[in-house]
Amino acid sequence: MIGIEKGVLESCKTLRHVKQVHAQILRSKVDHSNSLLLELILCCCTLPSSSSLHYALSLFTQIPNPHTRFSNRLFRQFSRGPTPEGTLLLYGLLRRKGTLLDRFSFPPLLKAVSKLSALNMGLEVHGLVSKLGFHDDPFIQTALIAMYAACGRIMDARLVFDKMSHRDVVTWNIMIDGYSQSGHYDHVLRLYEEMKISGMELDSIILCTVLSACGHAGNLSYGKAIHEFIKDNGFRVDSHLQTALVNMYASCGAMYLAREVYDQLPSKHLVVSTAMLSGYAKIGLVKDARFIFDQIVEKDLVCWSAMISGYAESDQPQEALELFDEMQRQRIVPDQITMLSVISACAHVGALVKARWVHSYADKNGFGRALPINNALVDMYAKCGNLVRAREVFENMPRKNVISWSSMINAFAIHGDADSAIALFHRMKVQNIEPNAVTFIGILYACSHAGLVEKGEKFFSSMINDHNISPQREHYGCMVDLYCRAKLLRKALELIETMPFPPNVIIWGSLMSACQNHGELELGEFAAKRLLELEPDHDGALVVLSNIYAQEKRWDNVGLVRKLMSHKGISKEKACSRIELNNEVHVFMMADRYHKQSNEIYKKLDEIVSQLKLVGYTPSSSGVLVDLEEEEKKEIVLWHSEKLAVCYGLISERKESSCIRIIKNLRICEDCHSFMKLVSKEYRVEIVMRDRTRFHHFNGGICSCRDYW
DNA sequence: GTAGGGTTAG
Repeated sequence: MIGIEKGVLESCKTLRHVKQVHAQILRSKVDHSNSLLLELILCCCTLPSSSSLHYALSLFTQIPNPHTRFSNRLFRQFSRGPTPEGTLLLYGLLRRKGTLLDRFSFPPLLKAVSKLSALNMGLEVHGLVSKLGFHDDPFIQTALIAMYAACGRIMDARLVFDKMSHRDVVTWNIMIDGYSQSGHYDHVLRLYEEMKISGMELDSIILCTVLSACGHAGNLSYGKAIHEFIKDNGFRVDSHLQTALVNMYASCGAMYLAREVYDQLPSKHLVVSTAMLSGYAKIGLVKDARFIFDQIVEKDLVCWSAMISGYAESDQPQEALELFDEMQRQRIVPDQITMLSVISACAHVGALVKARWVHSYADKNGFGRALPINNALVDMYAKCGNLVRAREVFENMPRKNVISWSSMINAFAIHGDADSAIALFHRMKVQNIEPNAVTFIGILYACSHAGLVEKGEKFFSSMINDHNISPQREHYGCMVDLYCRAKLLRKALELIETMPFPPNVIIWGSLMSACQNHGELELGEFAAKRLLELEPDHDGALVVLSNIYAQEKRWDNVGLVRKLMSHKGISKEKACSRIELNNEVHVFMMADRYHKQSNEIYKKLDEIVSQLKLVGYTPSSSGVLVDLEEEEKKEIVLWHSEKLAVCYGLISERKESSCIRIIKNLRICEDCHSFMKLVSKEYRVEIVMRDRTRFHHFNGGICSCRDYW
């Protein structure tokens, strides 16, 4: 053998190696069969780069009359390897040359199509299968089912499945898994039952598939039944099946049952621990999730991602971002799923500096063109208060879908720019993008926050009549809010009473705050009481109720509510404002003295108040509804956390022309709103403030919300 | 000469 050992080929790990061996073959000038070249090509298909792929194909074309058997081997090698597109390129090559394919060619070809979700190619191949009369071959039929399932065409998969005369347990599993992947969990169970009736023997793989579907569907009782079945029939439970059981219980939120199985495992391997971790995170027990996470010795990307999204989804975005930093330090490379969690965490935090960093990180690491990433970035910039950047990302997107348009419309909406939101909606329609239910939530929100009652009503009916979208509770919520903000409280109540959903906490809350703002005490009391029926410990409702009683001087009732609150340990959510300066986040609570520059901050506050009083500012305590003396109320209002934050912003060094960005957890009060407007004018500074529901841009004495919020 | 199926992040 010309001095080239077989082992040399197997040790070819790079294209360079392959080329060296190829040169050796050519140099040896030994009259040999193509067998060595064939081995070299096969070896080339296992390398991950596209240049190796093309090298393999170019070597292949040098073979004068390749045997179909060899092409089939190449098909298989490519379809199993890291560059399945090689299969399809080879297919094209052979078709152009008119080389015949046999029935052994199709399973690997279809596998490559599945891996690439290349539906059009799959359809073409299916056509060829029929033309060549291979449609009865069970190997090919099974591959076709897998192909259609992978391409999201579950009905077509089922058509092939139904036509089969012989199915084995693998065929059933592929079909059932296809239903599971496409979210048709009812079909999973139906087909599984059918399979049992047909007398097909079950194995542990099929049980894994069905358990996984139970987990996704949250079908605990069916999952339990399968667990019983496994025990009763003495099934051997391997590590996959253990994980599937733990995961099923964990996904259904039954952590005590998941724990039971988990605790019995002799070794807690990575995958099963990740399943436990996600289960805890999902029900909000993030600390338990973190405990498991910390015990995992060799962490992979999936478990890092699970923990990061666990934090992000449990309203602990700061922790999500910190963990992402830690992941960076450990040199774990994120994928798109991780990035989406991170971007969403950033949006929650609202930290613009971090947002910019995450964006450039995503760009640098090759996520910049992905549609879901760009959609998330639009949302992130909007929620971080930078509408300009949100728009920039949106306009530069190579492709946009309905989510992109909806995100941008919502971005304008939360920034109070209803005109732009509506204009964008029309642009979207011109481009033939059909709006969906989420799009309308953005549009209705925009109308509600801008006081556009008639327009809102028009959009609402157009949604139903022109777009055939039946309004969900959220849409009714927006409409109730629209009327509430416009002081049409009776109309709001009427809608609440006639809508086809029972009102929820959010809807009663909307009416309640509006009543408080507009001094409608009687209706406000009614709304607060309805809200408390649904959520007896709702801090906001109790506070409003006690304030309403205080305004009406019904002190006995005030006392009752207060007593109830202290008895149950309920207190009003403490107001807090964050300001981001020079890469640091500073947090202020009301009347906070913790900041190291506290003295200077309060000095600045005094200075600003005297300055603003000269231009007509009088602290207004109307928003402070506790039974204090008038003077005390005025003091309190001056110590609101956002005022402290803005003072800190003013005494700190900021880059020329950069604005002050503040994020507040509650709604901004009337007095702070006038204060911010005046500061923006007198101190020539732009202030962007995110409160509980929206943004206020203060500039030159005016707020973008036009004092309507 | 055949092959195809399983668990974890969203």
